[in-house]
Amino acid sequence: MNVQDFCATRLARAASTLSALAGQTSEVDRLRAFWRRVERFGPGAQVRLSSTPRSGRRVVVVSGWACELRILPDGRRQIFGFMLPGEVIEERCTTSIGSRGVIALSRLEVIDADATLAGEPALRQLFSQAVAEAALEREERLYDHILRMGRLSARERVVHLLLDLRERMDRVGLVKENSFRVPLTHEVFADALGLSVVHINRTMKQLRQEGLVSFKSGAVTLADPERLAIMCHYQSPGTFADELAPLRGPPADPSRTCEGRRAFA
Amino acid sequence: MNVQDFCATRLARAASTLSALAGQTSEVDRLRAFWRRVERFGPGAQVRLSSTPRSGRRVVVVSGWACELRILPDGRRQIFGFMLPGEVIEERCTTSIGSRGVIALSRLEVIDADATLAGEPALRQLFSQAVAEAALEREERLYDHILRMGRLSARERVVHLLLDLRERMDRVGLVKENSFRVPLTHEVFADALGLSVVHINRTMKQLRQEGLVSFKSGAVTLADPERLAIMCHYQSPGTFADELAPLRGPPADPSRTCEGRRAFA
DNA sequence: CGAGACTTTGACCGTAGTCAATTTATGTGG
DNA sequence: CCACATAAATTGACTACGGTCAAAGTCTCG
Repeated sequence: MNVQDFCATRLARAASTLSALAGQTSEVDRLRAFWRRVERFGPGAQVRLSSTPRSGRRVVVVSGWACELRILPDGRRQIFGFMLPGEVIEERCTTSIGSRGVIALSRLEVIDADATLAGEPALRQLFSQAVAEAALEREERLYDHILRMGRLSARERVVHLLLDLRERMDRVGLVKENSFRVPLTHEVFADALGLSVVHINRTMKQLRQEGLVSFKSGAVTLADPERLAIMCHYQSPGTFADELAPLRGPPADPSRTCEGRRAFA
Repeated sequence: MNVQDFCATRLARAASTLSALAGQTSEVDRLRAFWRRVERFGPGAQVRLSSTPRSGRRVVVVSGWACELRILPDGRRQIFGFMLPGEVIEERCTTSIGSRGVIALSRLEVIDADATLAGEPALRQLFSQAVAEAALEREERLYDHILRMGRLSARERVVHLLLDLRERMDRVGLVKENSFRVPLTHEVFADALGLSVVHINRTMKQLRQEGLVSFKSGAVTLADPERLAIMCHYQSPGTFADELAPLRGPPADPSRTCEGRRAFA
């Protein structure tokens, strides 16, 4: 597959991911004409989207991963989230309050879909709508991330994140036989999950030994996603919970760490 | 001050907080006419905004605090953020994916500003714009919260959160002589910061003994906010960082916990 | 083939969690 | 205004998850 096809395919995937375009392949096919305007970043490069501040550019990841992070003055680093192929990087993430930034984690290719679709108002509108949905998803992921760091153990955090990544890779067809590429070093995992590199290592070793997860040369295989999901309380974004059932009346088993169940009022 | 004035004042505060309405007091004064339609919730009550799903209601907190949280099936609980007087509760927060919910932490009064302003298109638009800004702020706070939980120690987390709350209370004139009411139990702090009740207690005791923070009957006093801010790397939302300076070239002292400084690419 | 980046491991430490009991508010009915 | 019931704050003793340090082993890629 040549670069052109590749990008077109990915933009198509992006589109079908972002909005519910799945059916409208005819539309999507037309994107193939617009594969130009790819921007590339090397691993570790900061992704800057605008020359002029507040231009509000947003861009679709065509290949590679990026992350959004912040670095404290003393060097501690926190990664807030990842941008995978088919997902959107908005300028807001790049330039916002509090010195956050977006950094490429691998070779990264992005397309300025707004510019690319300039002559195509219909597609462009579709895209805008897709971006809006993507923004909601991104926010949803921030909540998940808070939950991970606040209430999950190291094991659970790792598994929870891997399930999240798997799901997102799956959407764009990048999961094959339960296996997908993860261009993240242990250090990146550590900075994302609020753990130390060493402990990430130990945790993954354990998961590996238990046969729950296997890592070979940048690819991760999750043997039994369902079981893993239960084990770390992962809620697939597809799974809508039955309307807050567990909120008032304490529901279930007071087992795990950090003081099981309590009243509230 | 009677209830009517009180609500009007708060809505005014809300408005001036939410958008940059500060100057337009004439506009704001007109809100006094619309103090009705207050909804009340008792401590611990779940705040539901809609009878019909997807109605997209949003509501301004007039007095009291609420929080947004999620409860895991095993009883672990994570609080994602707080809603203070003058801030907005959107339905999205209430009803969204993944069984999140909003719960009142004290006696809570909210006003449906949309409905209240029904006959006032100008104000209503102002309000919508205010809500949009509020949403951005809320998202920004999610990032801060992730940072707290991922990279700050217990001490730092507590201080960081207190500074955040102080700032928000200050905006609506509820800070007097560095002191403000905080209707949160240690348990709530624990669930928000990903710590145990016991450790929250110990941490606060320590801060108290060091004279950094004092607690008396629900009111918190922060002796020296500036110093505290430095100590926990708190960035006031007012403080815009100079464009990501620290991102690539490692900036400063490799001191604190969790593996000081590293390269990245 | 060598340099630098990543991963892995062992030894040891410390922050934060757990359990359980006690003290101190808070609040309610009498 | 007091007694009691309940929720919240504290404290101590002990545990353990996860961090730190340092060294060795692997991988990659020029």
